[in-house]
Amino acid sequence: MLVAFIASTTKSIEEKWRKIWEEERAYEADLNQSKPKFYLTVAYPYPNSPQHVGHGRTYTITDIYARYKRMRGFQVLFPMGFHYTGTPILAMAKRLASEDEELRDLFIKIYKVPEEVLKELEDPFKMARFFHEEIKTGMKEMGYSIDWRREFTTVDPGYSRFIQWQFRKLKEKGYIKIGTHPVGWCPSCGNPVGQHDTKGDVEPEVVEFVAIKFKMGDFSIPTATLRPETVFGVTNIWVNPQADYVKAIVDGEKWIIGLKASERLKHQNLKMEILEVFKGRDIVGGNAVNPINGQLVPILEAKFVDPGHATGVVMSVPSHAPYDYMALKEAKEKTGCLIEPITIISFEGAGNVPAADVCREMGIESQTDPKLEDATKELYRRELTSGIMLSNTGKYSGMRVPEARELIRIELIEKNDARVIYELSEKVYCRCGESCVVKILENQWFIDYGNLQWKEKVYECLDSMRIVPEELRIEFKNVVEWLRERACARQRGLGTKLPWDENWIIESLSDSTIYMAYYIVAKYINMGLIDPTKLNDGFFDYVLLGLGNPRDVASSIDVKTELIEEIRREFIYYYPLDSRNSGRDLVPNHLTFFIFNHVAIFPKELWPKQIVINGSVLMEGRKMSKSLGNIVPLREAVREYGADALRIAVVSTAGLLQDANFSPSLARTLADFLETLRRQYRVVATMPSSSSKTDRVDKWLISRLQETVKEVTEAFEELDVRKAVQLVLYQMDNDLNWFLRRKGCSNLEEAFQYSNILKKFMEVRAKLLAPLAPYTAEEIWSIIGERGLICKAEWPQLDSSLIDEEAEKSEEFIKELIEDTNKILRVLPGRPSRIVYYVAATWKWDVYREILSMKEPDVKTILMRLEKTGVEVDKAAIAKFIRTTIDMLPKMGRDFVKSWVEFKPDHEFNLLEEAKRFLEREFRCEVLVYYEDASEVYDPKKRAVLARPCKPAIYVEVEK
RNA sequence: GCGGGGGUAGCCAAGCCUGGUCUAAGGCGCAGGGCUUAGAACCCUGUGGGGUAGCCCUUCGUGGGUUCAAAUCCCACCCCCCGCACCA
Repeated sequence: MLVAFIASTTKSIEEKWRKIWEEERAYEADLNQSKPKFYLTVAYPYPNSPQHVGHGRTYTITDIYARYKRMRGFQVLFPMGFHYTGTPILAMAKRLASEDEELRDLFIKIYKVPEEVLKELEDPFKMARFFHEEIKTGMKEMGYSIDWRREFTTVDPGYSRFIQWQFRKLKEKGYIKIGTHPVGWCPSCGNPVGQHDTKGDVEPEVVEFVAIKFKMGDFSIPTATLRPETVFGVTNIWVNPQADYVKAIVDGEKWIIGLKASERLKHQNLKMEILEVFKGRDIVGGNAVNPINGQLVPILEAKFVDPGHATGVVMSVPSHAPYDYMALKEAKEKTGCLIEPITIISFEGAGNVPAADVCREMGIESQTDPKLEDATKELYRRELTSGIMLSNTGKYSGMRVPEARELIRIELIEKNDARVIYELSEKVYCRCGESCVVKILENQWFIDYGNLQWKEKVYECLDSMRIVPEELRIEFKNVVEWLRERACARQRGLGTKLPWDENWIIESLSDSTIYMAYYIVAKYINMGLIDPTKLNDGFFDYVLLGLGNPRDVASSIDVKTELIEEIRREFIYYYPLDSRNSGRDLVPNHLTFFIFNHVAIFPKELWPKQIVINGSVLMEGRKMSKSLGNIVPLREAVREYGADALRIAVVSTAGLLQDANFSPSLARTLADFLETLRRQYRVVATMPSSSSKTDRVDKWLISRLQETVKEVTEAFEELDVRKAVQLVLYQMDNDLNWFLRRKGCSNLEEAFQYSNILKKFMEVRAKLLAPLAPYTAEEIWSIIGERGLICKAEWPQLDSSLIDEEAEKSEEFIKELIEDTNKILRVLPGRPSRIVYYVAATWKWDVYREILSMKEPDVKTILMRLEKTGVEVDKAAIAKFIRTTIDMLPKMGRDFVKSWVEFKPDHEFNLLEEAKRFLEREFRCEVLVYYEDASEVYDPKKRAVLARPCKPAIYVEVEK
C-alpha cells in the first residue's frame, strides 16, 4: 500500500512538472546573442522497437550534461530526431506480415503492443512511426530537456534534400568511388542479406579464398584455400566421391568443380557453361600438377569435402591441416597408398608433422570428428603467429607465415595459377529458407575513407577535439588509420536515393554523419516557414556554408530573404557542435564517420569540438537481449521506479566508459531515497527562521558545502556523473547526518533552531541535484518556496571565503578521536563508565613542528633546539619521543598532522572541552579532558604520557 | 591474429596517470545496537584473521623486478569482455 502511494505521488509530481516545462517552453532554444551557446547532440534512435533501460544511459548522461550547462548560463540546444534509414524496420515489418510467432510474442509480451495495432505495423512506415512515438513519449517521461520543435525523421523530404546535397558535395570533392563488392545474398529473394534477414540472426561473413588451379590436362582444378602458403606441402587433392562434379568453361577456362559450387559461384560474376556432370569418384585416381612446383599429385577421395563449399575441391596438406591428415591416414589404411605428409612450416615446439601432433593431443580419431574444427583453428593460430617457412619452400624459406602467405598469393594470381573467390565463413540461411551465397555487386558506390589527404584533416580535427574519456582518443586514431572505402548505398531499405543513381538508397551509417546541422533547418520547416520539397543545393550552400547570394536562394525556394538570413545566423550561432554524445559501440563507425564528413564538408571553424562516450548497460550482470528475455522497457521502468530514480540508476553504477549494471533493487532504493529527500525538504520548509550564532559545526557544514560544490562542478565538467551522484546523494547525506549528530539532534525535526544553516545547505543541494533528478529538484525547489524553475536557476557559486580549514580539521579530528576510542572499546570487556582524554604537552607539539619543518630530521638537532626553550622534562624521554616520532611520521597522515600542529595545544584542548557533552552522549558515560602536564591530572593507569599532538592519550574505565 | 577495455574484499564498484595518510571510498547484502506498540524508513557500530587499550599479521589475477615504501611504476604470463566493415 505504502509503495503504491509513493509511486502515485512520484507520478503526479512528474506529470505536474512535465506540464509546466512544456507551458514554459523551458527547453526551447533559439538564437540568443546575450548568452554563450552550448550545442550538444546524441545519436538519434532507430525506431524498430521501444527503448529499454540500456538506451536510457546515453540519453540520460547527455541530458544531465545539458541541464548542467544550462544552469551554468549557457544557451543550451539539445534536439532529437529519428533514424528511419535502412533495412531492419523493413525486415521486421515483413516478418510481422508473415505471422512470425516469435516476433509477435516479443511485440505483445515484452513491448506491450496492443494486438489490434499489430496488423498496422506490417507497413514499415507505420511501424517506424509507432515506435518513434513510443520512444519520444519515453524520452519526455524521462524528463529529457529536448527542444522538440526541431524533431525530424531521416525519410522526411527536407532531410533527403539535405543528404543529397551532402553526397553531391562528397562526390565533387572526389570522396565517392565506384567498384564491385562482395555481399551475403539470398538467390531466392534476390536481395543482399544482413543479420536481421537470416535464420538465427547470423551475420553473413564474407571470406576471401584463394582458388589454386591444379592442372589436369586441359582442365584446371581450382582448390580453394585460406592458406595459399601451404601449397608447397600439397600431397594430393581431395574430392567427395559421392558428390556431383562438373566440367565447365569458366571465364574461358576449363574447370573441374563441384556442381553445387558451380551454382553458387555463378553469383560471383563468373561466366559459367557446364559441359558435363559426373561423380567425384570418376576422377579419383587421376593426377594433377601443382602449379607452384610442377609436382604431380594424385586425386583421392575424402568424405569431409563439401561439394557446395567454395569450389568443392580441396588441396591436401596433411602436415598442416588436421582434416587432411586424418583423411590421408584413413586413405592409407584403406588403399595402402604410400603418400607421406610434407612439412613446410615449423614453429617453436612443433614436431615433424604438426597436424599429427594436434590430432594426437586432442584425441581425434577420424576425419568426421567435430573436434577437427578446433584442431584446425589451433594449428592455424600457432602457425600464423610463430610459423617460419622451411627450406623446401624455395625463395620463401625463412619467411614468417603471414608474409609468405601474402607473397605467394600474389605470385599465384599474377601467373594466373590462382584467383580470388568468396565464400561465407559459415552456412547461413535466409529467413525464406534458402541457403545464402556470396554475390559480387557491380557499380557499388563507396565513400573513400581510405583517402590519405582526407585522413590528414581527420587527424587534425581529432587533435583539436576534446575526447571524453581521453583513453578513447587512441582508439579513434586506430580506426581512422584502418578505415578503407566503405559501401555507402544499398539496393533496398528506407532512406534517401543516391542523387546521381536512383537505383541506390544511401545506407544508414552514411546518411547520419552531419545531421546535427539539419536540426537548425528542421525548426523552420516544422514551423511551416519553408516548403521542404523546394529545398535545393543553393539553400544548403548558403545556410550551412555561407556560399551564394541570399536573395537568389530565397527566391529560388519562394521565401523572404530575411528568413534565409535568419536561418544562417542561427546556424552560425549554434555551430560548431560543442558535444557529440554516444555509446561506445559507435566509435569505430558512426563517430569516426561523423568526423570524416564534418572535415570534408565544413570549414575548420565549424569542426566539432568534443565527443563523449559512455559504456553500455548490463541487466544484472548480463547483456540485455531478446533471447535472454531480460529486457526492461524504459517506459515500464519509469512507471516502476519513477524517472529520477531510473535516471540515477542507469548512470551511477559505473565509470563513464565502463559497462554499467542495471539493478532493480538499486532503482527501488533510489526511489525511496528521493522520497525521503522530499520529506526532508518539507520539514525544513516549515521551520521558522532562526538567528542562532554560528558555531564551529555550522561553519564546518557550510565549509563542506563549498567543497562539495567545487567537486560536483568538476565532476559534471568531466561528465563523471557517477561521482556527482555520490557526492550529492551520499556525501551530502553523510555531512548532514554528522551535523545533526554533533548538534545532538536525533532527527531533522529537532534541528529547527539551525534552520538558517539547513536552508542554505538544502538550497544548494537542490541545485546540485537538478541535472540528475530534474523532477525531484523542481519539486523540492518549490517546497522551500523558491520561485521560478530550478532548471533555469543559476548554478551555485563556490564562495571560498566560507571554506574554513580550522572547522574542517577540527571535525576530522573529532571523527578520528571517536574512531580511536571505539577501537579501544571494542576490545574492552564492558561498557565504559568514564573516558579521559589527555592533550599532549607543549614540548611535544614543538617536536612535531621541528620534525615537519626539517628535510632530514635528526634527534640531536631537535634536542638542542628544544633545550633553548627550556623544557623541564627528562632528556632521555624527549629523545625517545623524537626518535619514535621521526620513525612513525611517514606512516602518519602527514598533511593532516602538519596542518594540525599549526594550531596550538590550546586549540585541541578547547575543542575537546567543547565537544565534551557531545562525546558523553556518544559514549554514554562521563568524559574528562586534561593537559598531559597539568598539575592535577586524573591518570590512574599512567596513560597521559602516551599523548601526542593530534592524537590525545585515551584512558577508559569500564563498568564493574 | 590486430586493436581497445578490464581482472580490487560476500557482491557491485572507486583508487592506479601524480607510489607513502590504502585494510583500500561509496553502494548493496549481512550481523549487532538505537528509535518505535510493532514494522518500514532513518541513525550508529561491525563485516580478512587475531588481540582485555587506539595494536599486530595477511590481502588488490599470477610470477618476478625497481624502491626505505607498490593495488599504484617496470617486465613476463594467465583469464574475461568488446570491435574488425557495408550492420544499425
